[in-house]
This record gives sequence, C-alpha cells and structure tokens, in this order.
Amino acid sequence: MTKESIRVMVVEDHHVVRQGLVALLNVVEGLEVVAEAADGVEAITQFRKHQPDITLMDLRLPRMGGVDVIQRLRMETPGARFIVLTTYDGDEDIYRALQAGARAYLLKGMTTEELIATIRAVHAGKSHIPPAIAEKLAERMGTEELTPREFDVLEQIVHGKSNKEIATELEISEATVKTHINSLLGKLGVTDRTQAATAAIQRGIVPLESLRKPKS
Amino acid sequence: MTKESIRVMVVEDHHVVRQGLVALLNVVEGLEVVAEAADGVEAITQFRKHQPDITLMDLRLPRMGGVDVIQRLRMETPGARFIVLTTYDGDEDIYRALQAGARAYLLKGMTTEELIATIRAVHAGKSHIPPAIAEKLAERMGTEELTPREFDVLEQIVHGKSNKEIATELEISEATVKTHINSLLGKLGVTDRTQAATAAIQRGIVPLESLRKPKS
DNA sequence: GTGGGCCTCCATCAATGGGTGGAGACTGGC
DNA sequence: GCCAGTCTCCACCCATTGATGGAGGCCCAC
Repeated sequence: MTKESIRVMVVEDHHVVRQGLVALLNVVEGLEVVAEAADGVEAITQFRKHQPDITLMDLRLPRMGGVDVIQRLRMETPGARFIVLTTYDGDEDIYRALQAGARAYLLKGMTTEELIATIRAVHAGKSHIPPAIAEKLAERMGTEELTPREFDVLEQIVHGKSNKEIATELEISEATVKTHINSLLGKLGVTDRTQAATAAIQRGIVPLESLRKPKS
Repeated sequence: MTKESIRVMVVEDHHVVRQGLVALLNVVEGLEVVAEAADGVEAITQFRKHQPDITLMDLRLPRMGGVDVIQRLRMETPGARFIVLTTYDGDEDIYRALQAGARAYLLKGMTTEELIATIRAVHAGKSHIPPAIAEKLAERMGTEELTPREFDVLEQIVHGKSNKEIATELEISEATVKTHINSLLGKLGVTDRTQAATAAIQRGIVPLESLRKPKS
C-alpha cells in the first residue's frame, strides 16, 4: 500500500506543453495531477475546486498573470504551495513571484528528475531556488526600486515616445519627464533611453507583449 | 494490421517540454518518436542517424539555431520535412524558417489535435501555416530588407551603443553611421533609435538573448 | 513637527541624435 | 558599358536628450 499521492495542479497556457507535463507527472509514483488551467482566471476557479497540494505555474498567462494568481490564492489559502515553472528568467519576474509567495522558481530547461524532486521538497515544506536563479535575484537586490512615476515614464520610453509625448501622455511638464528619466537611468545603471528600453525588456520590467501595436 | 508509423524526431532544448511532447506523441496511433535532440548540433547527428520522416523543431536552440539546422539538413536530404514548433512569433523568425524550408510553423499554444493533424498533413506532402502566422508573414513582406551593414548598426543600437561607439566598433565614420541609421529607421518604419531597438527585439531581428551582458 | 521620499517644476548647457542633400567607389547583373 | 544598390564619407542645421543644481508641495512615519 502506497502513501497518499501529492495532488498537483498544472497551470500553463500552451496546450501541448501542459498536456505533456501532465502526461509526464501522471506516470510518476506518488504524484497525481488533479487539475489543469490554461489561464489565470481558470487557475483560480480550478484551485478553489480542487485544493491541490502543489501548483505548478507558468507566469505569463492570458487574462491574469501568474504573480497575481499566486498572490490572490495565498490570501485565501495561506498554506497553498506554488512552484513557478517558466521559460523566462527576467529578474523582475523572479523577484515578484517569490515576493508573492512562490516556494520555488524553475526554468523549463531543468530535468524531469529535478522537477519531481522539487515538487516533493516543496510539498515537504522546503523551498528551492536553483543557483542560477538565486544569482539573478541577488543582482536585482542591489538595485533600487523605481518609483511608480518613474515606471510610467519607463513604460513610455519602451514604447518609443519622445519626452514631449510622454509629458502630454502623463500630463506633466517636459522638465518633470526629464527629472524622472534622469533618476531612472541612474537606478537602472544605464546612460540613455535606448539602453533603458532594452534593459526594461530584458529584465522583464516592461513585458515585450505590450509592444504588439495597441493603437492607444 | 496498421500502416507503417510516421517516424518523428523532436528537437527542443527544454527537457520537460521535450519529454512531454514525446510522451504525447508516442501514444498517438500511427506516430513514433524515433529520435530526440536538445540542441542544434545534436539535432544534426541524430537526424543523420535516424532519418526521421518529420522533424518537430524549436527555433531557439543552444549551439546552433533551428533555422541553420533546417537549412543544413535540407541540403543533405532535400526530402526532409520540418515543422517549426515554437513559442516565439517574431516575424523575422517565421520568415527565415519558412525560407529555410520548414513546411509548417506552429505556436506551442495550439491544441494537440492541430499538432497531430499538421504532422500528418506535412507527411502527406502538404504545408500548413496558421492564419495568425500568415498574417505576420504578409506584414513583413511589405517591408524592405535591411542591408548587412544596416543590420550591424541596428545590432549595436540594440546593445545601447552611441553613434560614436558604433563608428569605432565598425571602423567607419560617425557620418556613415548616421547614414545607415537614417536608412534603417525608414525601413523599419520608426522615427528614432529607441523605437528601432524595441522593434528589432519585438520582430526578432536581434535576439533578446544577445543582451545578456557579454562583456565584448 | 521634523525628516524623508516622491512628484512636480524651473533654467541652463553641452552632447547627442536625426534630417537633408550630395558625392565617390565598388560590386554584380543586364 | 551602364545601371542599381550598397557602402563610404562630407557639411550644415536644428531638435532632442541628458546633466546639473536648484525649489516648493505633499504625505507618511517616527
């Protein structure tokens, strides 16, 4: 007679990846996939219904991002355990996910053995952050937070707006825009707006998806 | 007695995704996964050894990119059939993959049924490009090609270099750099270097990975 | 209430960036 | 040989950007 299985939920928007993961996990002794979700909203309803022990979660999800889902569900169910499983390793994502209460952050490049070991470890109450991820985290720790306003300005820069356009958009003077830019350049450790834009994308501060020409 | 199975190779660097895909495909009647590879170089050796009917391939691979692998293998084995299966949908990737001889371009978001149907269709000699992808292709068709030199300059811009630095790096005068920039801004349909940088990243002209601070 | 952080604005200045129009050299194709 | 495209360079000009050093108002925490 075996012990009770660990009940797992898989949240991942790419169908084939999700189905593959489920197929992989279901053949593992001691694991049972009890629920699946393809977007953030579905993740919440499925979680409430099935109360999984462990939730494997991608961060980039339609409708509601993974970070928000984790935050929300941990409010309702403080004991809930989340493992982030994603391809992206922008420092910002990592930071925000762990901040929200994820217990582990894995890249999809890891082996199946690592994944299973991590699921068991997290279920046993441990946390697990791979060294490569920890390094990124440490890096981001050294840097200062952007203020909300600086973030607004950075977002506009990434979208290719000029200082004048940003001033109009945010309804402040161009002088103020320059002040914010000067400050955020320093915090990001870069010397001009183009570097700021690529750094923001690379570090996941501004999502690449937001560039897909929304007319607004 | 069933017909002969379609012999499939899976090339994908993320272990869990690859294993998931293999698990998925192996339970399908009429398909058989005969080889796997985790990077471009391995893909070539495995292909030569197993001569699969269909190769499912991610584009972003360590050591050698998917496009180059396709190109190379189609030189050796003109009848080889490739299906690109990737998460990225930068227009440039799509274009280059089809150019190299891929028969289909699928995003990982598609359903398992679509994937299987596409494998069968491509094996039967057809091509398959989903409408969403075709649209992107059409978009990119309207735009002019960058010249090699313009591409060099664009790459430097994305890496945050100033005109002076670019001039030094490429060993040309700053005036020439400006000429190239002026020209590439027009071709990309943007008005300044920051927009050029984000457009280049978004469209996959310059890979985001190249930003990971290589000291050079 | 004092201090700190943030947001707002100002002026000034130097450096950088981008627009325009032109020109010579080299290449490959017709 | 000629044309088209590319790569290279030049000069000139104006707009934009970024750096510097202020300053006042606001709110929150101590």
